[in-house]
Amino acid sequence: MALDGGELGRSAYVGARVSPQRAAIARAADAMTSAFSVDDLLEAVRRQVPGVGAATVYRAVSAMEASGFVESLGVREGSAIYARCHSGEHHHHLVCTGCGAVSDAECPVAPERYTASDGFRVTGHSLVLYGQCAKCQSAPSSISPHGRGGGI
Amino acid sequence: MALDGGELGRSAYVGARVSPQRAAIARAADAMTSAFSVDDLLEAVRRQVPGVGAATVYRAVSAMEASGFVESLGVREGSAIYARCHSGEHHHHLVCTGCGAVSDAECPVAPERYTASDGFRVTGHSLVLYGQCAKCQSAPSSISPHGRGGGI
DNA sequence: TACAAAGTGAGAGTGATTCTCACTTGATGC
DNA sequence: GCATCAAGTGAGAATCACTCTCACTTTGTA
Ligand SMILES: [Mn+2]
Ligand SMILES: [Mn+2]
Ligand SMILES: [Zn+2]
Ligand SMILES: [Zn+2]
Repeated sequence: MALDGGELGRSAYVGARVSPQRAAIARAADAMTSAFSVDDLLEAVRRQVPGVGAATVYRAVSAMEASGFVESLGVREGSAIYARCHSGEHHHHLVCTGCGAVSDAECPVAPERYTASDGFRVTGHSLVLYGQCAKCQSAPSSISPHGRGGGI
Repeated sequence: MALDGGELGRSAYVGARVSPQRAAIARAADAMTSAFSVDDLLEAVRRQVPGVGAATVYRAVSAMEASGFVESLGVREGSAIYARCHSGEHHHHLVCTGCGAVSDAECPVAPERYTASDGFRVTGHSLVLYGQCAKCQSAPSSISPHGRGGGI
């Protein structure tokens, strides 16, 4: 929320062109408060700019991922899911299994800790933390009442 | 390698029936030294028991995953990949990006470390470590010479 | 303003995974 | 051993997320 329309597009698609469609897609991704699939994003974008093609959103998501604007969180029910990533620093994500809410988390991985084991050299890793957000903990029922309700 | 044929099948399919096909599939999975796709496994199984159906292997892999006999490591080139998991304790995996070799790794995640942040309660997590195994580090070329060569 | 590279959208294509269905078979109790 | 039946099997169809192709637009730059 520190970036206006132009800046946002620029940071979402580093080194690539920013069409009106891509700008809208970046805005929609930026507005997502929880984990989303490409289809979720397509739906949100079309609410603002009808007629945007699905392929365009797939391509834009790849570009945004390459720019670090969004990050892949793996697969949920057959579809890849993503989260808008606000920090440039290396970090990970907490994902609420109730409502899909995402928040940042520090990285607990010390690569050098593993190097010893059997000569393996760790160069990267993938970590996602799952649990319940504050709201979903206080909601007693199985279906979370807040947000759009899309669990993980 | 501490289990004979029968024991192996039993531990691979806890609470489910063990057909000859499933036994062969568990043996093939047990023989995998690196990360494998369902198709890799199907190919290996058919070398021992021709005629095994693809659906059967998909079903067996799901059952083995439910029993903790194999673990999903995510997706590589559009296919889910798995590793045979020998330890019953909670742990993670080091995967060689050169040859696919997998080894066990301690868990560095302390859930309580995150609980504070914003009321989020961490109940689970998914971590995979990537890097180069000792053999692949010493191999200068881009194509690793050892193993079946299937990188990640 | 002119241009070349990059992006767009529709629709076809791909391929991993799942489903269906008629059979077969494993585990259990008698 | 034998009946029983839920569970597993295999072939093929179906699904469906994602990618590709292609004929246009457009963007960013000189
Ligand atoms: Mn983030
Ligand atoms: Mn393991
Ligand atoms: Zn929640
Ligand atoms: Zn290796």
